[in-house]
Amino acid sequence: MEAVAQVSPTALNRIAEYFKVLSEVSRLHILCCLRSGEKNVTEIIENTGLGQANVSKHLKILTQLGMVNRKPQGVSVYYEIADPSIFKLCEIVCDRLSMALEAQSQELEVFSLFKD
Amino acid sequence: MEAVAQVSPTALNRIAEYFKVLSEVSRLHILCCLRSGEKNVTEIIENTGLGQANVSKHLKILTQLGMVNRKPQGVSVYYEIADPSIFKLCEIVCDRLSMALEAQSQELEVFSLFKD
DNA sequence: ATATTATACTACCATATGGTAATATGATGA
DNA sequence: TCATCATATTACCATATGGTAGTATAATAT
Repeated sequence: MEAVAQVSPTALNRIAEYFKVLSEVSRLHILCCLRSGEKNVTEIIENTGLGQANVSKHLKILTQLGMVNRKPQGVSVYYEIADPSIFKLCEIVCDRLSMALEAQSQELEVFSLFKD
Repeated sequence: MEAVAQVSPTALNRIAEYFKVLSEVSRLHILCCLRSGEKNVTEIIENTGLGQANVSKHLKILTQLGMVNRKPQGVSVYYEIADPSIFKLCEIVCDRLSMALEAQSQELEVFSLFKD
């Protein structure tokens, strides 16, 4: 039998690409550090503890996907969150993860009945 | 200056891990095909056109992260969506992407003023 | 018991990607 | 113009990962 083409491959690609940007700890760290307001690259480096080249690389990726805005200002360059829906996404994931953790801890509680 | 540790590294890792699972076209495809209801592996293979070993590999990843449930039933194994919030995430991303596309097409429209 | 069917697992390869050192670019001030 | 500082780019390495062929396992039917 043939594969059923019910989903647009390009749409899936776009979505996957978006999630991929959010699937790296360093990039999430940068986004988190920008949550409190725009910062220049030096500040981001200090805040995250990441290497300069590394931060620059990630900022380029984040900019290209429209998640942050790039704002040159004199000798330095400021970045700001362009897409606040990022945090809505993180919130949903966090909720889900904490629910999973809670369920897990309840299981552990059940297990603890067998102690002593 | 030292890096400011304001974000829990393990929390960021968990979130990144979650997004990483959603950042692959094949896995998104599998999840989409399960949206209409539980399916066994053979059906998933037919539906997505992916290779058997590949599907099996991805289903394991999806199961381990609690996104799908594994239900052996006789000789075959059925999988179902365990975490519907996945689609909420996709919806938000899709909204965002279509907004970006719309903005882009408006730009194009502006450009079209210069044609002829 | 054996054959058959469905699913999972194990190398293995090719590619993609994060991190970093070194260098380039670009703006500002002396 | 030249020195300095901030940011970007390039080249490179090590690792991670998707895909697949081949094999193993497990359940059912004959």
